[in-house]
Amino acid sequence: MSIDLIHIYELLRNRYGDLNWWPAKSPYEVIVGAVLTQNTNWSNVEKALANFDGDLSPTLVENMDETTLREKIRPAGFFNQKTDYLKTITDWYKKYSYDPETVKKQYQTRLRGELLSVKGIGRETADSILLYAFGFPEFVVDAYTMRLLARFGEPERKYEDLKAVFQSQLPKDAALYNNYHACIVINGKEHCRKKPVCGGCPLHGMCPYPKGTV
DNA sequence: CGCCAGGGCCATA
DNA sequence: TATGGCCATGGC
Repeated sequence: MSIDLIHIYELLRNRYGDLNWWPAKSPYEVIVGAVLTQNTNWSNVEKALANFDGDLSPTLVENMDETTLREKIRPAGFFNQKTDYLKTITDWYKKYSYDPETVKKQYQTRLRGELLSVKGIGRETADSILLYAFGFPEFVVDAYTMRLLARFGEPERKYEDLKAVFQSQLPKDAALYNNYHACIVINGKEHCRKKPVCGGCPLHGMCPYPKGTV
């Protein structure tokens, strides 16, 4: 890895500041959002979340029949699988009495293994939950992260390898991981394929593809 | 109309 | 290990 990830973060933070992610009002809403946003535009997730009328709790989902749940999350797409996923991840959370403080007392490596064994929870979703719902220092890698490094000519890497690169260059700090990933996503939305010109992208001058071809 | 979005599962080789 | 098909809505 030839590029300086700390420098990249300084550029991003200088422009976007502290974004206070994840946009949710409880750890459980982070969990639900993390599942619903799998390969899905966040605006569609918002439509699904709005169908809960501000009352999205684990006990609600636990007791809701699958047909009702499916109709509520329909706008987020893939609603058949995601209904199943929400049921299984909620069942996982129940082992900790739906209590974030109880989860936070566990070992993060064991929690990560548990989450990855839950159907529907892959690496990115697991790390999103660990970092954004519970504050564990797990760097989240996603499609925007891959594209960002591709812009700098970095070779493609597998999820765990790329995550290890970030965590080896950065101090082990959940607040830092939190805002770094948030900045990558916001920057990616400004800079993505639909907006071929970088605009105010802070990385513009360093980008090897300034016309936004990535 | 076609492409894409803050993935993950599963079958196959 | 590593591809490829599949899942589904809504914005553009």
